[in-house]
Amino acid sequence: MAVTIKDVARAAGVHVSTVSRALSAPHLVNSLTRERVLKVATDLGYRPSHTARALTTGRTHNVGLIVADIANPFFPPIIKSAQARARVHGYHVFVADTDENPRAEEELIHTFARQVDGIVLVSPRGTNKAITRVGEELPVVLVNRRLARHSSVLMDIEHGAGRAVGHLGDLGHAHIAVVLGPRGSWTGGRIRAAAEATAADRGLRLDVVAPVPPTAEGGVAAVPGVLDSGATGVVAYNDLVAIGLIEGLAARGAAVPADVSVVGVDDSFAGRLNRPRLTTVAMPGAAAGRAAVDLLIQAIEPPDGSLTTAETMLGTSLIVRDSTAPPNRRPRPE
Amino acid sequence: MAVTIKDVARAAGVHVSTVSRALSAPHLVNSLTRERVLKVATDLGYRPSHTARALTTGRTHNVGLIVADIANPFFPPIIKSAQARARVHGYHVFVADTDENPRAEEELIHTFARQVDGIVLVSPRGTNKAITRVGEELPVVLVNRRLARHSSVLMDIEHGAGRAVGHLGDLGHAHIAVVLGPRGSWTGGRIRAAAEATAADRGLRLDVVAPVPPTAEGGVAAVPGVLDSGATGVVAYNDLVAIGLIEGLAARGAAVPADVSVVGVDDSFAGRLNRPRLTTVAMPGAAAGRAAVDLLIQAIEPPDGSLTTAETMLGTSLIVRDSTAPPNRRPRPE
DNA sequence: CTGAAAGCGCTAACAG
DNA sequence: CTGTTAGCGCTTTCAG
Repeated sequence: MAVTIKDVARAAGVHVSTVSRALSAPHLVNSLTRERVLKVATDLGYRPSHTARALTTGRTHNVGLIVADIANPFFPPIIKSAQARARVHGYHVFVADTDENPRAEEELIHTFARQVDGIVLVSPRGTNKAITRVGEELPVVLVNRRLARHSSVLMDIEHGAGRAVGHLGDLGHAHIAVVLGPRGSWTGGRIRAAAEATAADRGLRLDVVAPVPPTAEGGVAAVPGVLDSGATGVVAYNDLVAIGLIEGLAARGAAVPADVSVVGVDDSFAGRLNRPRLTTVAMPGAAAGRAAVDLLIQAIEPPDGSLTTAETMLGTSLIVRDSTAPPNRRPRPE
Repeated sequence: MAVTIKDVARAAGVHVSTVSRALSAPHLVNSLTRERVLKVATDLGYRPSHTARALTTGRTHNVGLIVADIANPFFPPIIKSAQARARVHGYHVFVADTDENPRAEEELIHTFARQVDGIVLVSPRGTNKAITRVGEELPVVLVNRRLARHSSVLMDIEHGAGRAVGHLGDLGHAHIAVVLGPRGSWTGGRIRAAAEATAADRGLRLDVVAPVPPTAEGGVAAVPGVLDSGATGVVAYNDLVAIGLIEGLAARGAAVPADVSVVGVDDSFAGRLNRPRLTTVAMPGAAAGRAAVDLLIQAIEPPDGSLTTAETMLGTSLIVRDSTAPPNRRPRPE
């Protein structure tokens, strides 16, 4: 086995508790003994057992990060920043993927529950009840979902989606469609609400095509609905859906942006690479990962015993690129 | 606190050790008592403490996964599959990102060391010595690097890179450049070796441009070197570098594939989305994640006490798309 | 087959 | 300021 606190104690000629203090409460120990202990510890290559410490203190210094799909480009920036941020707080991150499956989400939460100090749920698909239930056992921070008595990090998608519809309106589109992702997605609901509000405000016609999977395939699947609606401008659930949509539209003879304008959501690099380069609503993924971890750790280690739940709202913006243009005067193909 | 084994024991009218057995060694317990205990346990909502179990058994049932850059599209498929695979084995995965920094890698390995049963290192940048050192403390599986006394999962990049150079040669390119990523990258070395071998074999001239960061910016940075070399066909370290290269070449008036042909490596969806769509060497990321976890768990739980190190070699293939074409007869711009 | 007891490595009162 | 003494929740001998 590895070298333990006991070995250090023996080698330094002190009791284990002194070693423990020297390590985790330095001010409670004579500076000379402390230095001696510390030196012995490093000489021996002592590394504290995270596990033993967790057992006594009840703090694992681990957090769970649950996302829908690691391979969806929306998530990696969040994972990356969350993990980096956790590290500076002295925490490690378990990452798990639910494959867009609400049941997997619940199960995962439960396996995590006993071995983390808190959980970050990104774009959760689970029911409020399920989330509330874990919320009673340990701190949970939600990203892109609001729920009573829980901290959350929100991206101001309403603003972004409103801007997207406004942009389409400015271009001259009078009939707009929104393609929504999975049923029950909080973000989807926000996009829809904002789109409807802006459309009503400007006297634009708005149709909803939903639900489709939040993937490029989902975008392809939405093509008939979009074409049938007769809309000339589309706001898609995310960049992947937008990309699939553009591809599917092309296959049906409708060019983007000549015949139909498409706006994505995320500003993942997928959208930047796509041709036409995607007009999209930029979502602050990296900032969200950081903010979520900060909120979670604040909930785990309340600075002054206060158990407040906080909300961080992050801004979004519209990035206009090449997938949007004024509507075509000519009748649409087919 | 949560319900413990003690609570279950009391409620079931047996000793804690019996509960423990009923849970983790069912065959050692009378089937009637076992069922009673199990029922009480579920009724009480008992969940074993991962931490306590880890302390006694010395197994955390956690593994670490260290990658260079979570946001680099090469990694997410690996993370996703590794994490899923670990779960079916009853393990959880810590994911950490070194930001392409060898020192961060070493530090991370050390913080992980005491709280995981093993580590998967993907495309490690660290020194052999550093890796060997941890390898003495706990099982380490390497992805895309070979090191004595360690299991590893290799992608047959030699084959892929050879095919890439061969493809360029078939197209009629007589002068080829390879753009390599970070110094010390194992994969980079393999690409170079394979490219040199194939070039020699076919009597092609080969130049090396290196090192550059393994990012799109790195690709842009490689443009002068490529242009100076006079090569008409380029094999890039990865898709991101290829994409940056194409962009940078365009900015200097060299069109791809009209003036220069470019081959990427990875087959990330970045390459599929890029225009021109990237000709690339497909790297089996998902399969590698799975294989690495399998090898690691095999090392953690040797089936028969044998401490063998194994090697899994995964195939690669060349995917020809639109970024390669026969060389231009006209002199190159500038 | 089941109970008793020891102990994993560490922290946290409590004395002194 | 430092040593003693209990555990944290669980597994694992060792008896019976």
